[in-house]
Amino acid sequence: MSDIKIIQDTRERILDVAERLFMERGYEGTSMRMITGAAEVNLAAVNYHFGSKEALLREVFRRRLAWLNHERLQALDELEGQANGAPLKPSLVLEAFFGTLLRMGGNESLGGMTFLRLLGRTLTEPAEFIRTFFSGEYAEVIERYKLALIRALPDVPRAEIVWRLHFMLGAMSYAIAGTDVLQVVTGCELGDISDANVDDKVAAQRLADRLMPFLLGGLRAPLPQFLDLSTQQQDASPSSGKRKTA
Amino acid sequence: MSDIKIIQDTRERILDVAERLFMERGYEGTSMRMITGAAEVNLAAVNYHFGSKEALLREVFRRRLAWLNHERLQALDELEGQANGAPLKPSLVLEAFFGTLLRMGGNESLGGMTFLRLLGRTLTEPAEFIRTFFSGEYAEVIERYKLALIRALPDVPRAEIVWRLHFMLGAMSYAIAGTDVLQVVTGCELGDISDANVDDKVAAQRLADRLMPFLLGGLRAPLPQFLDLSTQQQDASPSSGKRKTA
DNA sequence: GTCTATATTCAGATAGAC
DNA sequence: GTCTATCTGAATATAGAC
Repeated sequence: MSDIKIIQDTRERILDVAERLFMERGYEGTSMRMITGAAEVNLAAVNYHFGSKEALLREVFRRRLAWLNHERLQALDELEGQANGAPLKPSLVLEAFFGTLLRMGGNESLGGMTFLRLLGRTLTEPAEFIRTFFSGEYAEVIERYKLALIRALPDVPRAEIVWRLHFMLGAMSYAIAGTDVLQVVTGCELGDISDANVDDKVAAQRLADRLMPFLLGGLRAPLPQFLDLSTQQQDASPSSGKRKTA
Repeated sequence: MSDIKIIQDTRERILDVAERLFMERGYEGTSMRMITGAAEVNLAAVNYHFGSKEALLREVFRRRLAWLNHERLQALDELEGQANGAPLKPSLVLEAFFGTLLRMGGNESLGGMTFLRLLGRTLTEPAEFIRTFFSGEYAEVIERYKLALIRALPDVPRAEIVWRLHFMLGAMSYAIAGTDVLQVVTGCELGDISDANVDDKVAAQRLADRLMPFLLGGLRAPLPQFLDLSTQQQDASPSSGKRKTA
């Protein structure tokens, strides 16, 4: 066993353990001692390999987001290539964006559900350096998908699409993070996804099957009638709602 | 000025400042010294008035959730009274549940947008005592609304309704908390709600106008076709989707 | 690369005077 | 009720031997 092997083992072991602990206890709630203890490495190893706890968190995400960003951009490239300049169907855009992420949840070597939960939860961490980091990591992909959605829904105002993109990100993040949070809060069992005996692949697929229709329904809902605050008309079939253009 | 007045001032000032700081920096990211410093009270005052930092957080929420829970139950009682035993329209159930919360955001004396953001953000805090606390505070209200939705959507399987309730809670929480988080992450401006010059009342109303149609669209989306994983059919009119009953 | 030992800072909490 | 002063523990980070 060469020295190189051992180095990588230590680095990887720290990243794997940190990923899990940050998911379970949050960034501030996880100490270096917990990480090095669980990873069975020396306390000083984190600072040697990563420089600081902040840098460790960034690296935990970087190794996963590199794949995710690339995959998401490639998926969109392929769709746009096939469409030959025509606007894409909203469902295909959502499938490329959210489906790609959810497939990570079914792949252990990409972090599985642990990483998905970590991602969903960390997006709400208030620490400044975390927001700055995500801002940089996400910018390009979000911009590309935002433009694709604007083209896909030409009769929906830009601002409304941006809002709904936020709503969708929220629903997804909670759906993922909430797998072991919201159940406690709401007292509602979700079955499958919370069952430790069901592997990540099945859980991720079930989540995708349930989440995608919800997101698409929300994205394509009739626009708000700002002058008529009664919401009763929205009980009519969604497809019967007229899209306002302003 | 009586002693009683001073006591209450101190207590209230601590609660107000803690509410804001927990919102801005999270529970673990806020120290007692930050709170007492900003509230201009002595460090020992928190432990004197509340007993511990954990108890302080619980009290910050209790004073707001007491009103919210009561209002939500009353709104549902009224709807069910008017309906005379008939199932409620989904839009009315959502309006009672989410509209009540969003109206808090427009009322400074109920915490305004600060409390709404705190609530949305705190639901994802991983600390055990926080989950336990919310579980107890939310149980009754969630159960009532869950049953109302199950009656309101008789052709949607129970499990699906529970999932979609989670999705809606997530979309709402992020929409609120994300007011100053997701904008940074996505780099997308949301206008109104992020403009410090727009008061809470306007921001809360605009958020409600945009969020409610999205939630209703998601709640009423066609059910997933578990045996057919192609999602393209979902571009068809939502009302044309068949509801599976199992 | 890994380890021990430690520097430094900061956290929550409390004792006891006023 | 409020204050000062302090206890106790834990946090991140690093210096320096191996």
